[in-house]
Amino acid sequence: MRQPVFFNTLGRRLEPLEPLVPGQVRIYTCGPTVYDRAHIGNLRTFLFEDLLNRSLRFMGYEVTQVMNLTDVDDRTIQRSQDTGKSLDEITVPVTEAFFSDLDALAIQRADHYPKATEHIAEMIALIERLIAAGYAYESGGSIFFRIAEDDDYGRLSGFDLGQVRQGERVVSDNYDKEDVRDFVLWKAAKPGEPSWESPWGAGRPGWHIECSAMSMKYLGESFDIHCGGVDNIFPHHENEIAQSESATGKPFVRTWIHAEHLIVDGQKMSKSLGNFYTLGDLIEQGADPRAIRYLMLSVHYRDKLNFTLEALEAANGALKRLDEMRFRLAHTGASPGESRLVASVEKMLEAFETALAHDLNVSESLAALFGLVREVNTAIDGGAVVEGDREHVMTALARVDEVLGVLDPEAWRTEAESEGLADDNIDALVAEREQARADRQWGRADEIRDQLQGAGIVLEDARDGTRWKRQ
RNA sequence: GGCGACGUGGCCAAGUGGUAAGGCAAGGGUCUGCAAAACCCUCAUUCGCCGGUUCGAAUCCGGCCGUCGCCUCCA
Repeated sequence: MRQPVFFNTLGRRLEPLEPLVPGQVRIYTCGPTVYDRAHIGNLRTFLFEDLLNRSLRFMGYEVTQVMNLTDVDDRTIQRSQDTGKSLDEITVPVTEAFFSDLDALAIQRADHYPKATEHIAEMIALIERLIAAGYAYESGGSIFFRIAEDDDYGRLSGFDLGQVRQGERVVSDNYDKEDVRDFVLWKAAKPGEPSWESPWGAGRPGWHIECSAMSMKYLGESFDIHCGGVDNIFPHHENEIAQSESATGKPFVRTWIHAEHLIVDGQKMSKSLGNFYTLGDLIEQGADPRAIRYLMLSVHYRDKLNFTLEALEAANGALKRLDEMRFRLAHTGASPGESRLVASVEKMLEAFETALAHDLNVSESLAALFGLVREVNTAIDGGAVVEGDREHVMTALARVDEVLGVLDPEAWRTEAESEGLADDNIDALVAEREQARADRQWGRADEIRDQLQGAGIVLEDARDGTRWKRQ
């Protein structure tokens, strides 16, 4: 089993993965706040996590992934009050849309999607442990974490809170805290807000405690990897560490991996700039989700991803090249003889995995793949494809697609695209045109070609006959 | 003010000490009844700038310039 290295935010360096249980990796990934549809920036992070899971499985690890659904927070409550809808009326449809976005991008499902509102008891229990140990205190019905008690607070983000500028957001926080740096674990209910009963009266959990409680419930008090967007490093993940380790006295997470943000046309995505997109927006504008997946996968997760129309076009072009190779290989004849491709395929697989194991260097994995594409193409042109080569290459493509999830065009074909002429009819027309060409009936041949083109069928007249493809 | 990231060909993007992967675009060629599609080839003496270390640096160190992120509930 390959031992990958990842960039651990805690320590800021590459480290080999050493799962607490050999061969098994437990991962917690911060999920969406389901008050509104996910934007493509959110999806980039989820796609990175999909890549991480798939890569680990590719290398032979057993992966357990948990992703929380934050279904109560300030924004959700605000939305509820603005619209007069209940929390559920807001979060249920958004959650459905979230899963449909995951499906559209071929993101594999996590093992658990715990909802905050269904784990209030676990959160209360964790808060009680913190109070009992002196790490938390009650004030006005709310509970706060006492940062002064946590001597290694700040080691993930590198922030020394004594040096941190005390911004307006802190000052304007109206809760009565011992220390402005303290963060809230439990919020006393305000009139009209949704609330749950607790030993301290009605209230609701703070955001940070949610992730600590749910990750521990499903993955244990110590686990291997915790992911999220870079913006979560401080304060969210810093606070998770503080709460969790103060409560359990054990190391919380061994490896923290954070995904950089996506920007659009060189600028931070924001509604005021008009460059704020959901997946649905892009699909409406004609973007292919398959190309979106390819594009987001092809840029390293720790680099900012500049999402542009041009980049999406390049992704389309790259996919086309891959499709063509597969298409040509499927239609080429094989002759008996010694295969030259077997060694190339093995080399590609080896390079592909090595690159992934090095902090998910997909660019390099893809380079290995394209190296094989050229060799296969050259073999096809030279008539050097032998028996068994096709299966060998196809098997290897299926293998790397366990990670990439973009190589099989059939898997991405929508119903609309599958409609139209049936394959048999197309085959018959192509055969008729072949006959017309043999008879030098150019008029009839071109007529058929135009007819098929009108139906979205492209013909390729190659040396060993005509082949066709859709679109 | 504090902490951090990044700057490689027209665009995107690998490469963290040994002499610049890959994709898109572009140019040339091949195939073809004509086309189309496709394939093949070519395409950075150079890695923001200036110094330094080294036999050797895009890679390490120092400085400068530029872009960007976080700094209490934004993936």
